[in-house]
Amino acid sequence: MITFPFHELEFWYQQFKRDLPWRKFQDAYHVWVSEIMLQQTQVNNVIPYYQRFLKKFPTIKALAQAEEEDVLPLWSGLGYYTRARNLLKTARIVTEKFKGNLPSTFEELLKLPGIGPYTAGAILSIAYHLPYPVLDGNVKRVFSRFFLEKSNQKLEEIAKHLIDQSYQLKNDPSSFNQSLMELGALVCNPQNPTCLSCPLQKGCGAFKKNLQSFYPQLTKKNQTQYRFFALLMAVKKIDGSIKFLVRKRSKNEQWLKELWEFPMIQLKKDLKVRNKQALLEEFFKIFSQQTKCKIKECAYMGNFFHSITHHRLKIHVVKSSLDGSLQGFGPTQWVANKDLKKIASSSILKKALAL
DNA sequence: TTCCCGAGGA
DNA sequence: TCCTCGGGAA
Ligand code: SF4
Repeated sequence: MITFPFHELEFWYQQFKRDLPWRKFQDAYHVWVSEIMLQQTQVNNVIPYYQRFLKKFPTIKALAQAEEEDVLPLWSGLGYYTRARNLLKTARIVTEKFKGNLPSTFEELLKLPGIGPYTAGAILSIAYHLPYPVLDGNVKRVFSRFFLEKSNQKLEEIAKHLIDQSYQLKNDPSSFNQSLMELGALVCNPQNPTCLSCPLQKGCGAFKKNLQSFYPQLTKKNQTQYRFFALLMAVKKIDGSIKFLVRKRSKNEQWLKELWEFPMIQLKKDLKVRNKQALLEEFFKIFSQQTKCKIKECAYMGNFFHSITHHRLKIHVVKSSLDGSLQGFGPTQWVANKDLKKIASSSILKKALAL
C-alpha cells in the first residue's frame, strides 16, 4: 500500500483542469489522435492542428480512406512526420481488422504503428476507463519528485501500483491519469514547480528536502551539431500570379523525408554576410554549379536557425528569379503563395517566407 | 542558448 | 540499450 493523496489530486483537477479540445469527446479515436499529436509536442502547438485534423477527418473511417498527400499537409510544421504516416497506417488497419474500433487490450494496441506503451496506456485509461498506467514525461516528473525516486524501473512499478489502488478506491482511471499529467504540466513543471499551490505538497519528498531540481534524473544530451545551408526562394510570374519553386525531398534523406521545401544546398562552411555582394556571387556560384540553371535579380533576405533534434541548421536565404529548370533536386513544382499551406512541408518553409 | 518530449530501429 | 526524429518556449 502506497500513501498518496488521491482525493486532493482529484479535487485539484476538477477545479483547475484546462478546457482542451480533446477533452470534449473522449472516445478512442479522439484520444488516439490527440495523444499521437501530443507526443514530443507542447499542448499549445497541438490545439490548432488537432482542430483542423478532426474537421477534415471526423472519424477513423474518414481517415482510413485518405491518402498520405491528404494527411501530411495537416501535419506541416508539427514535426516528427512519421507520426502522421503511422496514424494513417493504423487507421487503415483498425478499419479493416477491427471494424473501425481501436482495440481495448494493451497487447493489440502495441502492435499498431505509432502506438507505444504510453499511448496504449492513455487510450486504455482515458477512452476505455481501464486501470492502465501512463508514464509520460509529466507523470514521471511528478512521481520522481514526490517519491524521491530516479530509477525508471521503480517509477514504472509505482505507476502500476498507484493506478490499481486508485481503481480500488473507485476512481476513474481516466481522470486519475489526466490529473497526474495536468499537474505535471501546470504545477510540477520542469524548471519552476509551484509547490506552494500543489495538492501533493504535504507528502512530497522533493518539496520537503528542497530537491525539486534534482528530480527526475536528467538524461545526457548529445552535443549540438551545426550545419549550414543556402536556400533558394525562386519566384516566377505565371499567368499573372507569383509562384514559388519547391522540390520534394527524397525518402533517402536523413530527415523531413518526402516533404516539400525550397531548394537548399548544404555548405562546407558558413557564409559571411558582411559583404552582401560577395555573398550573392558565392550563392550564384553554388547554385549554378549544381543546378545548371541561371538565377538572376538576386536579393539576400537574411538567415535563420532551425533545430532538428540535436542538429542546428543555419539557413541563408536568397530570393531570385530563375531561368530554366532545376536539375538534380527530384520532383519540383511552382506553387502560388496561398497554396503553399496545402503541401506537406516543415516549418523551414514558413520561416523562409517570413523573412 | 538549453530544455523538454515517445516510438521505432539498429 | 543506444540513437534518431522537429519544434517551440523559456
Ligand atoms: S510539491 Fe512541488 S515537487 Fe512536489 S509534486 Fe508538488 S509541485 Fe512537484
